[in-house]
Amino acid sequence: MANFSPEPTIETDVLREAVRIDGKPCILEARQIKKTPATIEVSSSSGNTTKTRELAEWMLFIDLNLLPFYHMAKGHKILGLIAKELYGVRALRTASLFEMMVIAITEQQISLTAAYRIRDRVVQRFGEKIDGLSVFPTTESLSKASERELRSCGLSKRKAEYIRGTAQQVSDGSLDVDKLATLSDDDFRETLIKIRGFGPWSANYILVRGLGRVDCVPTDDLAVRSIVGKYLGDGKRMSEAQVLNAIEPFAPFRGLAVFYLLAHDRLSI
DNA sequence: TACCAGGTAAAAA
DNA sequence: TTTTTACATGGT
Repeated sequence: MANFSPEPTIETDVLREAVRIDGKPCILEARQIKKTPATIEVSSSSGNTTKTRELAEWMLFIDLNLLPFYHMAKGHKILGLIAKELYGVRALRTASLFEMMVIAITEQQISLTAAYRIRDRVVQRFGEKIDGLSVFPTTESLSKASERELRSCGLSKRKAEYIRGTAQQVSDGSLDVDKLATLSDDDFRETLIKIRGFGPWSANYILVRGLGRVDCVPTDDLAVRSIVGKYLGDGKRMSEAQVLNAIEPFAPFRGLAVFYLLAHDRLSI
């Protein structure tokens, strides 16, 4: 299965990424050797094999049981075929919630290709390098970044403020991301939206991509509205209400279902 | 060249 | 309260 560079969060059975374990940058390598239930082989340059495995299993979403999703998909003409074709594919998650929050901010409004370039510059500039790769920057390094430095990576003035503000809140303890990650979908949305820089789109995007909440969908997302229209509608981009209606049969796996549509679309070009 | 792209906060009405 | 606007980069 392909890994789509520079976006590492699409379906893959191999992962190689610079991560931080016990505060120390290291290279994490993982390979999936069985699809359902998922089994992986893991190694890292960190000495901590337990934490290495925990992190790899989190990022590769190993605890997700795909079988109930496939059982549901079988009853649907289009999704059933796609699920069969992409059997075993699972969405990857970022190493941390903070990382996903920063990614969400960078991806607001602009095209993904533009967002990837900007993110890459931020990671190159503020993340520690190891073996040719860069670890995602720490909250401390981004909290200390000047607005000018962040803007020089291509971020707007607003986005620079959002990222720095978020990093500062996490860094000084006023925002507890570990606690945030344990909240229910609804409580997470309610809490996150109070933080400057995060709206409804970001809340749902982070839930499904960063935390693996498989029923969450940013229904106001342009790409989601287009892909659902393409596969489940008349080919044209849907309204948010039309998307909600069209994906209703996929509950409680609506987010995973939309992920499969997006993944199928990319793979079939 | 102009416009759109996986939004959001703040200004204006 | 609701509507409109500014914003950054990259592709077409």
